[in-house]
Amino acid sequence: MRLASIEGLGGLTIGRLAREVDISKSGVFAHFRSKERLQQETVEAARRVFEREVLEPGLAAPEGVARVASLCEAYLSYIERGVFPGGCFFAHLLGEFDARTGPIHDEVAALQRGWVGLLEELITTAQERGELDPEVDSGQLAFELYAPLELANFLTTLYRDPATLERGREAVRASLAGAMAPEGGSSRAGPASADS
Amino acid sequence: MRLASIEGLGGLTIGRLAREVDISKSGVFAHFRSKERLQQETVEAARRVFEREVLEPGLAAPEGVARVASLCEAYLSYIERGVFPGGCFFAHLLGEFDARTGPIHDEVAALQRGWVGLLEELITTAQERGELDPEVDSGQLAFELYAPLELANFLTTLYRDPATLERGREAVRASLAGAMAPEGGSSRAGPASADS
DNA sequence: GTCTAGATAGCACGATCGTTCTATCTTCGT
DNA sequence: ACGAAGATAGAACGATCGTGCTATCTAGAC
Repeated sequence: MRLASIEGLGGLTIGRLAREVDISKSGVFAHFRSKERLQQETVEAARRVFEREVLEPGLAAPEGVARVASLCEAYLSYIERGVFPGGCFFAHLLGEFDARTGPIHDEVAALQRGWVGLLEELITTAQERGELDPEVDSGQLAFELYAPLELANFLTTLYRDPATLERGREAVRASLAGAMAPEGGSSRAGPASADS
Repeated sequence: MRLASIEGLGGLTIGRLAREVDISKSGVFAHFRSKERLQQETVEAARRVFEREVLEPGLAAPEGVARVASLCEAYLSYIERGVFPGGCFFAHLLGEFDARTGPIHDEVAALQRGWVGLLEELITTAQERGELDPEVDSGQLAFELYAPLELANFLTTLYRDPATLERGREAVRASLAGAMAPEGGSSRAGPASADS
């Protein structure tokens, strides 16, 4: 995972991995029985890390807008902590396989849909609780929250400077602030109370 | 360029390129005298395409907020038109080399700084003309405009569905609308006229 | 007409790739 | 004690990689 997060899945070679962990090529090869399986299992392992390091802490916040903000912050923190030395493993995957065809492309697409879908779902819940403006398009807001996370990851990794993460934090804050429900009360608002 | 925009610069191999254009490996090799030069010249050629397809039309709009919006739209249009079959060449480069070291990483970092710097510069000009709120951080706004462009590129390429581009367009619209100068007049406003 | 520069081809080299086959050696169940 | 299962090593294969060397062919300069 560490190797692939820097060099990409294509750079994760059986020989290279063998050299890295200092055993023979055959020793590595025997564990995964093809390069494709090595790639698949690496992606799967990274998925579990992402779950533990981002989804689990991010979803621990109380339901509603707090949970949306918490998930975004969990992602930024995961970049900041350097969980993978090459930045977000899946952002790397996205760049490497977005334009190709094959099972890995499809897997990446499914993972991306899941991530955006989760954001959208949390936003809808926050709208149903009256915390976020029900007029805003939840898919659009999910996109606008995801975008600064992704860019913050790339620029932080590229510049080797975590200062860009603050840009991401501020962008998330601004997008959420702009989507807050118009009335101040925290209890459930009536469905037809919005003007224009 | 077409090959590298899909497979990445690492997939742009002398042998592969020779097969693609149907001449011998030596025939390709003689033009560039090393793989590194092939990579450098490909990046340089893509930079010229980007200039012609994005910067030139984007900067044709009149100075001010119109030019900021125009540059963003020029980028989205460049994705939409499929100038490169694998989406934005430089977004691909960003994902491939952000975590590595070496001359290509440095080149990518310089190109990214130039792009963000251009956005920031146009924003500052729009602020000086009184069209954008001078209170907003121009670097922050540049980040918030760039982020949806980048994500729209990746998701459009990944899903093979240009519908995501509309998410990007809407996000750019919203960010610019949120940064418009508070007073309605188009002429230069006094420096101390803003009420917090 | 001759000469030179450039484009292309063909071949060979050492390195690395994924993969297979055949040992060893350890570990553990019975 | 024995045997099965798994981890590792080593050698070899064909393919591809980047690169060098040596032709051949063509286009233009003089």
